[in-house]
Amino acid sequence: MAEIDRPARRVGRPRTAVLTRELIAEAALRLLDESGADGFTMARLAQALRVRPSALYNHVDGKEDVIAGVRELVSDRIDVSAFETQPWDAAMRVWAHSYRVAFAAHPPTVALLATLPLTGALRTMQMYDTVVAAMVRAGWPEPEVLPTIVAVESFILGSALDAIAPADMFDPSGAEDAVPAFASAYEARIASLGAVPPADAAFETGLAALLDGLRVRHERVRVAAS
Amino acid sequence: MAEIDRPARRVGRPRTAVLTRELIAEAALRLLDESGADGFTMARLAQALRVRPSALYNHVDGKEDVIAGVRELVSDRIDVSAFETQPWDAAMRVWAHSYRVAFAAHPPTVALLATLPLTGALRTMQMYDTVVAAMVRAGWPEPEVLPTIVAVESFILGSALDAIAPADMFDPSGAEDAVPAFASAYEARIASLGAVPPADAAFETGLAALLDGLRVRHERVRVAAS
DNA sequence: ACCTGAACACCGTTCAAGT
DNA sequence: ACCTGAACACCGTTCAAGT
Repeated sequence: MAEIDRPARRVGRPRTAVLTRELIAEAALRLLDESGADGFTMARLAQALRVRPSALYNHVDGKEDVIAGVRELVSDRIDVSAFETQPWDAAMRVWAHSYRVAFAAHPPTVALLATLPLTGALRTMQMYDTVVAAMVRAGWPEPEVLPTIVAVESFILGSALDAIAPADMFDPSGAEDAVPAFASAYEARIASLGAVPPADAAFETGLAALLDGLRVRHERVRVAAS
Repeated sequence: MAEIDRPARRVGRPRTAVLTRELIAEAALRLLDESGADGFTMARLAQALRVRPSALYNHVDGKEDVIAGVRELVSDRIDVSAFETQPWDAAMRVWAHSYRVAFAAHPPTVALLATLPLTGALRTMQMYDTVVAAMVRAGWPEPEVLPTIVAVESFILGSALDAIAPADMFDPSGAEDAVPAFASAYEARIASLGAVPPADAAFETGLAALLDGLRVRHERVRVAAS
C-alpha cells in the first residue's frame, strides 16, 4: 500500500477537478478518526486524497480551514428539532445528548474543535436561533437566554473533553494511604457503575443537576406568556 | 534584542547547571502568556532561557512534559481549602471560582491543558481527596461523589474554553432577518450585562444552576451522618 | 551530568511551471 | 482553474563531542 496511495497524475491541470472542499473535509474527518489529532497533517491528508499537499490550497485556506470544514460535518449531526415539539427542558435534554453523541462519534476531533474558536457560520447561528426562540416562548426572560444556552454548551464541551481522557488516569492503586477518601470513592464508583463508562455517569449527573437548577430558575423568573 | 537573547556559552558542561525543570516550566508559562499557544515552541522556549533547544532535553522528556510542568504551576493556584471550613455547596462555589480564575489568568494555557490528558499526579489526587472527604462528611452517597465532582470540573473547563473565544464571534449584525430570535436575545444580553463579559455571565448562570440542582439531589439522597 | 552543534525526518505554506 | 514539483522557514527530537 505504498505507491498505490500516491498520485498517478502528470503535471498540469487535470481534465476534471480532483478535489472539492467537501471531499477534503470528509477525508479529513476519516483521517482524524483513524490516526488521531497528532497524525492529522496536511501531507497525510493529501496522501489520502492521492494528491500533492499544495493541491489542497486551491480549495481551502489552510489547515485551520480544513478543521472548520470538519466542524461543519460534525455539527450537522446535532439535532435541535426537539425545541419545535417539546417543552424547553425536555428539548434541552435531547439537544445535549445529541450534541455529545456527535462529538463522541469522533473522539479525536474533540480536542481540535474545542481549541479552535467556533466559526460564526450562519448555520451555527440558525441552531441558536431555534433554541432561543423556544426558550423565549417558554417564558425565559430574554437577557437570560444566551447565558443559559452557553452554560449548557460549556458543560457539554467540558464533558466531551473528559470523555476522551484515559479511563484509568486517576487510579489511586498504591496510593491508598495518601488519598484514602479518594481511593474509597473510586472503588465505590466502580462498584456501582458496572459497565457504564465513568464519563457517561458524570455527564448524566451533571446534566440532570443543571436542568434541575434551570427549572428552579425558570419557575422563579418566568415571564407570563402573552 | 537579537543576539542578546542567544547563549553566550562555549561547548561542554557548564560549571553550574543553567536549567531546572522548574525554571523551564516558569519560562514556558511566561512564553505562553506572551506569544500564545501557537508561538510556543521548544526553540523559542530555549531562546528565552538562553540555551540551545537540545539542552532542554536534559531536564524534560519533551514538549508534552513541559506542558505538564505548566499545568502543575497553574493547578497549584486552585484553592481547595474552603472544603475544610465551609459547607460542601459553599465550598464548591469557592473552589469553582478559584479554579476558573487560575485558568483565566493564563488564557493561552487553557487550550493546551484542556487538550492534553491530566497527569495522574499525586498532587491532583490530593486535591480530589480533600473534596471527596468533605462531600462524604456532608452525607453524599459515596458512589455519587466522583461523578458529581467530575461534572462540576467539566463545566468549569468548558467555561474556561468559552472564555477564551473571541467575544464578537456570533455577532448577528447583518443577519437579523435570518435569525431574528437570536439577534434579539443578543441585543438583550448586551443591554443587561453592561461591562460584564458574557462568558462571566454564562459561568455564573451555569454554576448557580448546577449547584441548585446538586442541592436538590443532596436533599434527596443524603445519608444520615453517623 | 549538562551544555553546544550538527543532523534527521517532517511540518505548513508559497509559487512557478504546466495543461 | 487546478494540478505537480521545488523550495522555504521552521518544527521536535536525537546524539556525538566537549568539559
